[in-house]
Amino acid sequence: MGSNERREREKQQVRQRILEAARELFVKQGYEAVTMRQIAQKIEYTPTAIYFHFKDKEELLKELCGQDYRKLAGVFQDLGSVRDPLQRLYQLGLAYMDFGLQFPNHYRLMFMTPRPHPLHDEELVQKGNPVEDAYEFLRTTVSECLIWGYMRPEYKDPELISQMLWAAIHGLTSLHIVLSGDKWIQWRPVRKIAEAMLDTQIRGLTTRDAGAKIDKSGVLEVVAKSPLMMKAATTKKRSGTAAKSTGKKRK
Amino acid sequence: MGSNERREREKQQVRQRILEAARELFVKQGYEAVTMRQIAQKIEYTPTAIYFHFKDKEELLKELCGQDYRKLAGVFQDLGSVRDPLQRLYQLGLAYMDFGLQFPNHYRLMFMTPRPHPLHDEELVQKGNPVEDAYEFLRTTVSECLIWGYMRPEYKDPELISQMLWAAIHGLTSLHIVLSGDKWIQWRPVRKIAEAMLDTQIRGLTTRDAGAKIDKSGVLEVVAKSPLMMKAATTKKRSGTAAKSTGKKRK
DNA sequence: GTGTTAACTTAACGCTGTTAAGTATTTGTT
DNA sequence: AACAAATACTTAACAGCGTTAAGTTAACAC
Repeated sequence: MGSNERREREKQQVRQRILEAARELFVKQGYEAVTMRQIAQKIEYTPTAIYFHFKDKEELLKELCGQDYRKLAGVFQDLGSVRDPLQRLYQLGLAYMDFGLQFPNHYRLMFMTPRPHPLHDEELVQKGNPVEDAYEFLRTTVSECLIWGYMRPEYKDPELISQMLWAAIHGLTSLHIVLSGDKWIQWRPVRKIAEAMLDTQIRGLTTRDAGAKIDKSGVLEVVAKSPLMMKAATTKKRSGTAAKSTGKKRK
Repeated sequence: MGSNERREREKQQVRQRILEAARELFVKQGYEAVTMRQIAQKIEYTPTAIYFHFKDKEELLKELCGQDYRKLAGVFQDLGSVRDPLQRLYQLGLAYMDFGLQFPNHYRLMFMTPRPHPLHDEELVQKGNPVEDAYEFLRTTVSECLIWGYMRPEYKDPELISQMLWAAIHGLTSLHIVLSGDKWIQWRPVRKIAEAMLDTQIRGLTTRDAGAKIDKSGVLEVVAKSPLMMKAATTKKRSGTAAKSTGKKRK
């Protein structure tokens, strides 16, 4: 009776080996190109053995996606420690793109595949959907930027700003997943494009007093000049010049 | 001997019927889900008959994409009449998105379907590729913006700027094609997001002297303040102040 | 009329995801 | 210890896929 545990343990071990093999192959060749027989061969089992652990090929991908969803949520969670919302916004964009390029197949399934069956079936709906969580994290950050007074007065709707920023970085990510091999376009380093994009968007969004610039180490340095910005600027570099502000107000 | 023409004509007719059937099915079910046997059945031929007209399944997709690329290039061509490059850039973005949202399935085939093998092999290389054409139109416009002195000095690479702008508007377009029905996100009107995005990007890209703003009628109004901007501002509104330009040169 | 070519069809190959049925091995019950 | 049941697989096979080799039929050239 007692060795049920060992049986279960061994089963989970095989299950894990299947997932690892599948992940490695999916990442290398893409979901469609990978065959069940390939996966089976890699773990030295028969193809049918996989079906004892997973319903079908798609469930393999779903399980792996679930892992990555949680991973993305984790990455976002870590960015919670970045105090300054504008800096956080920037890091958020880079982290999102990194995630997409690291797991292009999972990213494809998440955001590039028109779903016949809506994005969330039933189970995932209830217990805090990760996609929604990630979006909410973005929206919260944008809202904070508004509260901190970073944004130009014509930008008021955090939802619209969030969607705009998400769309932009998603575009770069997805375009590179699909067309990065296209030799007709002399692609610039995707990281450079992302940095330019975030830089441009943030400059376009923020007031002139709160210009944002990236220094060489890749850290966003928020240059705050208006009185409202004072506490904002003192997150990382506690600069002595902060108190010197003239307190000028626009309009 | 004379009826060779008719033979050729009939062949092209069948070829066209294959393409139409393939397009309809690709659009409805997506490239991977469509089988050669389905296409054949639709035109009441044997699956093998298709292979007399096309090398393989992928060539079907390539041909259809080519058609759409040319269509997009046509839309872009019409924008050649807009003199001011900054204004043209803005209109370009909106036209691109409109095209994508009007023909979402075509757009999917063009920019959202991961290609098994790189986009263009050899034949399409020679006769001015349409994707390249559309992209080149964008790049040319960006280059003109640089020449006209619109851009901030830190932006110098038209390739990078073009890729950034393309990615951003593509992201909005593709995200809406895939997720506009998602109830988890309270989508703002996509046109509003596009306008905000272009507005933001252009403001972030340009010098303070050449701020760009959109008036209520949706027409981009270039606000030129620096001497260099004088002629730029006179595209639609022929203002009498144009001749006053001092003709100062930058750098 | 004969031979050639064009435009197909029939049949088949090797591959795919998946399943039904069989086989040991381990487990729980008597 | 004996026996049934469940577990964790394997073997064999199915239907369907993209694609090809070989055969067929009709239209053409001479």
